[in-house]
Amino acid sequence: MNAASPEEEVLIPGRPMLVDQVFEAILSLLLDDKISTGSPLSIDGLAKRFKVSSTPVREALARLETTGMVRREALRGYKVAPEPTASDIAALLTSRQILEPACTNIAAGNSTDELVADLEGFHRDLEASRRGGDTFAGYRAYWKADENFHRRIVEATDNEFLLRAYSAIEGSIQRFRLMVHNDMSGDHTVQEHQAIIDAIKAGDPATATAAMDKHIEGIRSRSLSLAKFGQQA
Amino acid sequence: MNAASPEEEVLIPGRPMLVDQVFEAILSLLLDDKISTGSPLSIDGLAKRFKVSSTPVREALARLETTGMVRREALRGYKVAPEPTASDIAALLTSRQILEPACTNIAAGNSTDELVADLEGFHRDLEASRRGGDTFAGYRAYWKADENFHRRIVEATDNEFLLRAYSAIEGSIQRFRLMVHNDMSGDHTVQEHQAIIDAIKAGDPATATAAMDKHIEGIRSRSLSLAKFGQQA
DNA sequence: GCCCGAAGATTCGCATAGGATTCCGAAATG
DNA sequence: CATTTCGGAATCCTATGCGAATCTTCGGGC
Repeated sequence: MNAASPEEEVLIPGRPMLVDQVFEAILSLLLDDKISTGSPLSIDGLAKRFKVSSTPVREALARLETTGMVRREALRGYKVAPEPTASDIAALLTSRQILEPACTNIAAGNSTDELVADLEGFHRDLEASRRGGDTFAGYRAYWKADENFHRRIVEATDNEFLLRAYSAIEGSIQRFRLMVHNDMSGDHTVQEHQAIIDAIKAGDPATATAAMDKHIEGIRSRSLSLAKFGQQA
Repeated sequence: MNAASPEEEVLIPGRPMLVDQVFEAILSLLLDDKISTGSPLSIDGLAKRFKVSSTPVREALARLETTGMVRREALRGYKVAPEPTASDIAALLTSRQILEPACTNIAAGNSTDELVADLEGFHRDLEASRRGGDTFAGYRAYWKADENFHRRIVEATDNEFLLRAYSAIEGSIQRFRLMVHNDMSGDHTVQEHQAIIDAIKAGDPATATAAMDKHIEGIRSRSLSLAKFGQQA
């Protein structure tokens, strides 16, 4: 039946271990804003909610802790990270402005047809979700497209460490998307993403870098103009 | 006795939970190179070694996984991350060259007496360990001083996200220090660190940034000149 | 009326136990 | 002799149980 070489028979590289499923499940709860900021994440409560024991829940939370999305207090349990302040937003955008333009620079140098195709695909998703109306599903698709776009550029650097550094703050980026609740009506994002794609497509690192820098600067000004956050601590 | 406000009475923020101790213990094993690259990290084995059960070991390994120092394969256990290739070294230095000069720029803008004092302290540690001879303890002190120096600068940005991004690659930086095994005889590091301190002390971000950039470029050239690694995969 | 203190309930932290899966080596077959 | 198959050992993954710390509630004292 299955001929071929023996090493190709192993086709289940990572079966869905319970701990991985729990990790994804809790991640979805956080990213979809199902749990309000600061509220406690009871280990036993999550275990009962997912119909598993506490062991995989503990392990999943230990991983999530390093993403900054949950915090652990010894003997007191885990909590969802608190509401970000205005200075948190500013700090996050500063870190993005250091990382992402530099990654875009490298990615534009590594530009391939596949990269451009992927980015254009995410860009179409973004536009489509914008027209999808104001449903929650629409918002989710919008965030997901934006997240995919930015992550794909970092992946295109083909640099494990840049990806690791970006991943370390990606969860916070996503959480802040929820707060800022960028009204999708203004299509700044679409225009700015398009400029980035054009420069990458042209294999022009300098222009691509500038475009990403301008994009994040745009996010900063739009976020702070909303100023719906408590002032910095 | 202890008057003051009631909320100041909580003075034991994080007691040494077993999982934290195990985490530190495994981290020490890895950073001191007690375990060779690629070798398996048995959960039960570590549990017996530290005289604890598997539960805290699992949790500690889950945290370590996000640092890139250990890797997990479902149902097959954890392994020490494999030997880095020359291209890995290059990629790591690229990521450092993106992050650290930018952090130095911010840190120089935030320059305080305390920061300068800390950096000078670590600098003295570095010089002292250099004179300590070629013992393993001497190497360890050297690495530790170097690590403290670089981390302190990132902390001085007062930006949680930059610190998080840097922490995500810090383990790899430390592991690569072990491989490169920088002969401490050449005092390039001492000179370059001194230049960084001087610029920060003067509150001169531009010069500080350039000094850090030059430092990492120096690490790159010295590392690659050794070329004791297998060529890139 | 307000603050303090103690008993019960809740939750965390860790140890232990029992499937389930993988790995390793020996025997059997072509 | 090479390849496959099979059985035991080792390991991982998950569930459960128990002691310890924390939080909550309720009653007493100033």
